[in-house]
Amino acid sequence: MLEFAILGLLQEAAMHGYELRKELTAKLGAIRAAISYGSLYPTLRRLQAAGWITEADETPATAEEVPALTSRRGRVVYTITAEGKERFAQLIAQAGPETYDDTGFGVHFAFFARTDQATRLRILEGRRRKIEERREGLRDVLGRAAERLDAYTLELQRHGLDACEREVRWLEELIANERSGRAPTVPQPGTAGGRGENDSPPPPGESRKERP
Amino acid sequence: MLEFAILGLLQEAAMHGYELRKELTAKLGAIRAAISYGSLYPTLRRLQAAGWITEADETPATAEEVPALTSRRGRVVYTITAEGKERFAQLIAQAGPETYDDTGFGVHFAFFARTDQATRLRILEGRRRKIEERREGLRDVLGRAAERLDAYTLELQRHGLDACEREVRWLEELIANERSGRAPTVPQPGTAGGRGENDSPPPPGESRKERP
DNA sequence: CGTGCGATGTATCGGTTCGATACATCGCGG
DNA sequence: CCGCGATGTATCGAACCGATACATCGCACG
Repeated sequence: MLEFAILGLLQEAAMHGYELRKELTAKLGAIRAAISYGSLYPTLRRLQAAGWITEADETPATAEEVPALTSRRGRVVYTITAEGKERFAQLIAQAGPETYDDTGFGVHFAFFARTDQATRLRILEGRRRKIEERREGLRDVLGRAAERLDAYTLELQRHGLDACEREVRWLEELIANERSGRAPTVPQPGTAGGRGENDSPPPPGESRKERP
Repeated sequence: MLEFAILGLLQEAAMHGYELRKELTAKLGAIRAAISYGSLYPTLRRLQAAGWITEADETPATAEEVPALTSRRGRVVYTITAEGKERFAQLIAQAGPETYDDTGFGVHFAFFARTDQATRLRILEGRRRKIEERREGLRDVLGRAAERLDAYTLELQRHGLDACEREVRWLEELIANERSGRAPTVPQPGTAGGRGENDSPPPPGESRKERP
C-alpha cells in the first residue's frame, strides 16, 4: 500500500523522505494515523532497488551559488522513473480484493484523480460489496447472538453497523455521480502534452449535515 | 492487542485456536476484518511461554466413554491461568496512548464489561481527545490546503471529518452515560462467587460511525 | 552572544501482524 | 466410495509500526 502511495505522490513532485511523509500524512489523514519512518525508508529502498524511483543527492544545481562550507548533508531527493509510472498504472490495473479493505480502499481513493473512470467504478463497487458483507455480518451478530454478548460489545457492533450503512450510502452517491459523470483527469503518463490542464473531477456535490 | 483480546476471551471460556478465532472475529467484527492464523498461533505460543495461558491436549475427560480408536488428534485447548488474569488486569491498568487509536480502542471497548468504571472513563476520554485531534487536523487541511488537493482527496477528508464528528458525539454520550451511570460488572478476578450474574452495563441507546 | 529547543532530515532495530499456504480429519450428501 | 466443506493446527516471508539514535538548521530568550 505504501508503495502505491509513494509512487502516486512522486508523480506530483520529487521529494525527500521527510516531505514525503508529511504529504502522505496530510493526504491520508482521514484513513490512517501517520506513516512511520520504519516503513517509509525501507520501502523507499525497495522501490529504488526495483528501479521505480531514483535517488539523487541534493546538489544546489546552479553551481557555485552555495559554495560548500557547511555543505548540505543528507537530503536525498527521490524522483519517480518511467518504469515507476508504469508500475503505478499496473498496480491500479490489478487492484484486487485488497483494494476493498479499509486502508487499501482509502489509499486508492486518494489517488482517484490519476485513475480512469472505469477503474474508479470498479473499485467503488468492490468496496461497496465488501462493506455490505461486513454490514450483513454485523446484523447477523446483532440479531442472532445478541444475548450472548454484553452491552458494550453490542454497542460497538451497533456503532459499526451504523458506520457501514453510512458508508454504503456515501459510496452509492459516489457511484451514481461517477456514472452520470463527465470523466475527469485521465492522467496519461509519458510526455503529457498541451491539453489536460483541467484537473478537477466532479465533486460529489452532496453535503453533510442531517439529523441531530 | 491480540494478547489482550485472547486473555479477555479466555476468561469467559477455555477454547482452542479455531474457536478463539471465530469468537474474536465475531466480537471484533466492527473493528477489524478477521484475525489471521499467522498472528493467532504465534501469539498463543508467546502467551503460553509467558505462563499466561496453559495448553492441554483434549482428553475426553470422563474416562472410557470414548475409547481411543480414531483418537482425537490435535485439538489443543487453551486455558487462562491466574497469572494470565493478572496480566489482563495489568494491561487495563496501563492502558496508554495506544489504547486511543482505532484498533486499540475498539479492542479495549469490546472488553469494557471486565473493566471498572474509572478505567472506562479514562479510556473514553482519551479516545475522545485523540479523535478531536484528528478532527482538527482534517479541518485544517480542508481549510488551508484545500486548493492544493484534488476533489477526490477532499471528498475523502470530508468523509473522514464527518466520521470524526460523529464519533465524538457518540463518545460524549457514552461518557455522560458512564458518569451518571450505575456501575456495571466490576469483574473481580479470582473465584467470582455467587452474585454478579447480571452482565449488562447501561446500554447507551445510540449509535453511529466508524471509519473508512 | 550563546545556548537551548523545536523543526528538519536520515536511518535502524525488534516485534507484531498479515496473507498465503500446507496439511490432516470429520461428517455429510451424491 | 468419493468429494467437499467445515474444523483444526501450523509455518513462512513480507509489511508495517514504535521507539530510538543521531545530525543540522534557525530562531527566540536570557
